[in-house]
Amino acid sequence: MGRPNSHAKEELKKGPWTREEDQKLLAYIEEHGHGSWRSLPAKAGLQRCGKSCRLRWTNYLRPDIKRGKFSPHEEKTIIRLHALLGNRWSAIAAHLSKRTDNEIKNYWNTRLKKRLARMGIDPTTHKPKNNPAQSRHAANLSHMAQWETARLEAEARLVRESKLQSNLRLLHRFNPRPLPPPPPPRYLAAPPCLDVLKVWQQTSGSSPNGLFGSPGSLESPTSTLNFSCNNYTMSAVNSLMANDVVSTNNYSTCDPTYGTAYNASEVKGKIENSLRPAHDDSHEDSSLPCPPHQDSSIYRFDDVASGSLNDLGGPGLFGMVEEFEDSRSYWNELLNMVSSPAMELPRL
DNA sequence: AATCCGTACAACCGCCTGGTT
DNA sequence: TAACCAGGCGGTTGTACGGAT
Repeated sequence: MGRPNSHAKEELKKGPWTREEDQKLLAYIEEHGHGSWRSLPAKAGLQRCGKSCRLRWTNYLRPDIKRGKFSPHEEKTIIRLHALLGNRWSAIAAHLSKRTDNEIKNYWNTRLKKRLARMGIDPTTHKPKNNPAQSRHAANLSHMAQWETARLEAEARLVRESKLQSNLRLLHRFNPRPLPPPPPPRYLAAPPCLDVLKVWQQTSGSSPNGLFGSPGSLESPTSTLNFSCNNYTMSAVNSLMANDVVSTNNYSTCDPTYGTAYNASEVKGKIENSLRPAHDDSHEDSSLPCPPHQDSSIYRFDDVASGSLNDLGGPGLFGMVEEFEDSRSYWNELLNMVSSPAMELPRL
C-alpha cells in the first residue's frame, strides 16, 4: 500500500525556488561555504537535492553574477566565441565576465540562434546557408579550431578556479573567518598548452612512433568533425599553429589566476615534448621549463614545422600552411579576442 | 474575457570526468 | 583495477508572462 508517510516527508522538493529557500541557502553558504553539496541541504534545512542547491547558487544566487539585458558587445562576443567553440557554454562563459553558462546558453537558444537564422546564417556553422559546408578551407579551419578549443577549455578551467577564489573572498568580506589557502599554481602541474598537447598525445599514444594512430583515432576527444588529414599532419599543424600564434602575435599562454606567463620557446619546448614517442614517458613531469631533448627518437619541433618529416607520410607542411593564409587573419582576430583580458572587440 | 501563441529563463535530467577508496 | 562519489556540462523541459486574435 505504498510507502509510509514518514518516507514521503523525505521526498525532495522540485520546481521554482522560494524566497525563503534562497535565504536559507545564502545564509548557510555565507556562514559555512558550500562544502559538500550533497550534505548541504540537510545542514541548511532545505528539502532539496545537493545538485539543485548547487545550480541555484551558481546560476542565480552567486554574488558576482551580472543579470539583465545582454549588451551588443556581449552579443557579438557570444556569436564569435560560439563560432570558435561551438556549444561549449562554460568555455564561452569564462570569457564573459559575470555571465553564467546557463544564461548564455538560454540567450543563444532563444535569441541569437534565431536572429542568425533570420539573417540567412546557419547558427551551427556560422556560414551562409547556401554555401557548400564542407569546403577544404572550412575543414582546415576546423582543424585549427580543435587546437584552440582544447586550449580554451584549459583556460576556462583556470578561470573557474579563479572565480571560486574570488567568491570565497567576497563572502569573507561579509563574514570574516579564516579562508582556505589558495590552490597551488596549476600551471606548474598542467600548463594549458600541455593540457592541449596531452589531448593529442592520448590520441596518438597507441601507435609505435607516437604520431600515427589508427585513422579512427585522429580526432580530438571533443571533436564532432571528420578529418581528412592523417595524424602526423594534425600534430604538425597543431604545432605550427602554436608556433605561429606565439611568434607572430607575440602571444603567450598566461595563467589568469596567478599571472604565470610562458614565452614562445617554452611553448615550443612543450610542443616538442608532445611529439615524443608514446613509449618515452621519462618526462611525464610537466614542470617548467621543459628539459632539452637529447633523445634522437624525439621529433624536433623544427623538423615537423619544416616538413622534413614528410617521408613519414604527411604532405609538405609549408605548402599546406599556405592554404591557411586566408584564414589566418580571421583566426588571429579570434585568438586576440579570447586572449585579451579586456575583451575589447572591433566593431563588426 | 478567453484563448492561443511565442518568448524568456529557471530548473531539471542524464551523461561524463576526475578523484578517492 | 573496479566501484563509488562529487561535481561539471550541455540538452531539454516546465512555467510564467505578454501580446495578438
